[in-house]
Amino acid sequence: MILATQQNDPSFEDVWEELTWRGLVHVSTDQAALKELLAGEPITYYCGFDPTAPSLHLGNLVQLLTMRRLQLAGHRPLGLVGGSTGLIGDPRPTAERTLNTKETVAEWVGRLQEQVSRFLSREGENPVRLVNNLDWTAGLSAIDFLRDIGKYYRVGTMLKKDAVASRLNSDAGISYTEFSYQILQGFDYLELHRQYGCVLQTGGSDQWGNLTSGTDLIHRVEGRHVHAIGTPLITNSDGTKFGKSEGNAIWLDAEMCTPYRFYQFWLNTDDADVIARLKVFTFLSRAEIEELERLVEAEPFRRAAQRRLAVEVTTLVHGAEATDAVIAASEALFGKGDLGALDAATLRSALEELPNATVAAGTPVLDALLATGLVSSLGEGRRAIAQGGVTVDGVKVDGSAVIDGALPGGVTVLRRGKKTLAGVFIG
RNA sequence: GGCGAGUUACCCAAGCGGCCAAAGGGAUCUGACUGUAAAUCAGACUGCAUUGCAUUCGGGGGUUCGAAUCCCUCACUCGCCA
Repeated sequence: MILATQQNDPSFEDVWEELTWRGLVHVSTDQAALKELLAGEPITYYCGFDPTAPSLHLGNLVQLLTMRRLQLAGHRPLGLVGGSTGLIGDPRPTAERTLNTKETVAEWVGRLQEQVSRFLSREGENPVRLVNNLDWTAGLSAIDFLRDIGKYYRVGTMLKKDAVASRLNSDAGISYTEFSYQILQGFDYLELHRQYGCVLQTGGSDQWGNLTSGTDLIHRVEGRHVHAIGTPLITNSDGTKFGKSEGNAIWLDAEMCTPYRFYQFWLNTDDADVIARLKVFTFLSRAEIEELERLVEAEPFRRAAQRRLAVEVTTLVHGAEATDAVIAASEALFGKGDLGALDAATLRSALEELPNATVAAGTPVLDALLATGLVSSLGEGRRAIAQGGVTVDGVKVDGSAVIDGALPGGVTVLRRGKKTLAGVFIG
C-alpha cells in the first residue's frame, strides 16, 4: 500500500517547517503559536470537501496531501465531506451555483468519502475519521440555528468576506442561501471542536473567509483560540488555470480522467512550475527535489523532473500498476521508433489506455476522429485535417484517408495535433 | 412598493432595423520553431454542407419584405429612493 511508503522529510525541524518549505502555507492564524502546536502533542485537525461533483479534483488533492503530511507528523485528521454545505453551495466569486438535488448530493458524498479515505491512513495511533456535517445540521431547526448560531454573526463582518464582497460588486449578486454558507462552515468547526477537540482547520486560501468564520465563532462561544491554515491557490506561471486540460478539470476518478490523461497532464508541466509541483504533490525529500531542480537547470530537454512528477502523482492517485501501464503506453506512442515496429500486444495495450473506438475497416478518418472523441463535430474534424493536424499511424493525412488497421494487431493510431492520441480498433 | 440600468458565443466586451454567424481582447485548438516545455509568429474557433443552408444574441409573443437591434410580456441581476 502506498500510504505505508510515505513519510515526511526528517531533515526538517518539524512539520511546520516542511509545510512552509513546500509552499503550502499562504495564510494562517498566529504562526508562532501554530508552529509550537504542531511540534507538540498530537492535535485534531480537519479539512472539508463539498460534494459539488462526483469526484474530487487536483485542487482537493492539495488539501488531501497537506492533511496526510500532518497525519504523518502524528496529528489526528478529520475528513469532512459536506453533506449539508453541499446542499447550500459555497459562493464562488463569479456566479450563483445551481443547486443539485438531495439525492445527487447524497450520492456524491459517498463517492467523495471513499476518495478521501484513500489518501489518509486508517491504521495506527491517529487514523483518519470521516465525518459528515449533515449529521449535526439535519435535525437543526431554522429557529434554533438563528438563535444559537446566527446571533454570533455580525452582518457587517459577513459582508466583508471576499467571496461575498466580490459577488455584491458583480452583476450576479448573491442569494441569501449562499450568503449563509460561511455560518454553516463556521458551525462545522465549532461542532468538531466540541465533539473531537479539533483545533486546526486547513483549506484553500480562497476559503480563508470560511476558515476564519469558524475560528471567530469558537472564540466567541467557547473563548478558545483555535487555528486555520490556508494553502495557496496553485497557479501556472503563464497565468492559465492550473488543473485543467483541454478545458476539463483533472479529476481523481479514473473514469472521469483516465490514468493516461492524468499522467500526461503532469508530464507536460512547464519547466517554470515543475519544482513547485514536486513540493506540493509528492513526498519526495527536499534533497531529491533539489537534485531535480539542478537537472531542470542543467539538461531541461530530458525533463527528468516532469517524468518523476508524473510517476509520483499518478502512482499516488491510481496505483503502481496503472502507472506502469500508462508509462509503457506513453513510451510506445511517443517513442522515436516506428509505430509499425512495435509488437502487437504492446501496441494494443497502449491503445487501450487512450480514448478509443471500434470502427469498420475502410471508415473515413473524419468519422473515426468523431468516433474516438478526438473532435466533437465533423466541422471541427474537417478543420483539423485542413490545418494539417491529423495523422494516421504517424503519417499526415487529408480527408480522403481511411482507417485500415495497418499496424501490428490490426489497429490504427489516430493523432490530432502533437499529443492528442486515440486508438482505433477494427471491428 | 417606486424609479432607473442591464441580460450578446467558454469568459470579458462591441453592436443598437439590412453590409451581423455577430468587432475586439482573453481562454482554447492547429501549424512553424522545440524538449510531448515556455516564449514568439501564423491560422482556426455555432452546426451541417460543393461560395449554400439551418440554428444563435435571457424566455415567450408581436411589428416589419427584413430584428441582436423596435414594441409587449415574463424571469433574473444591479443601482437609487421608500
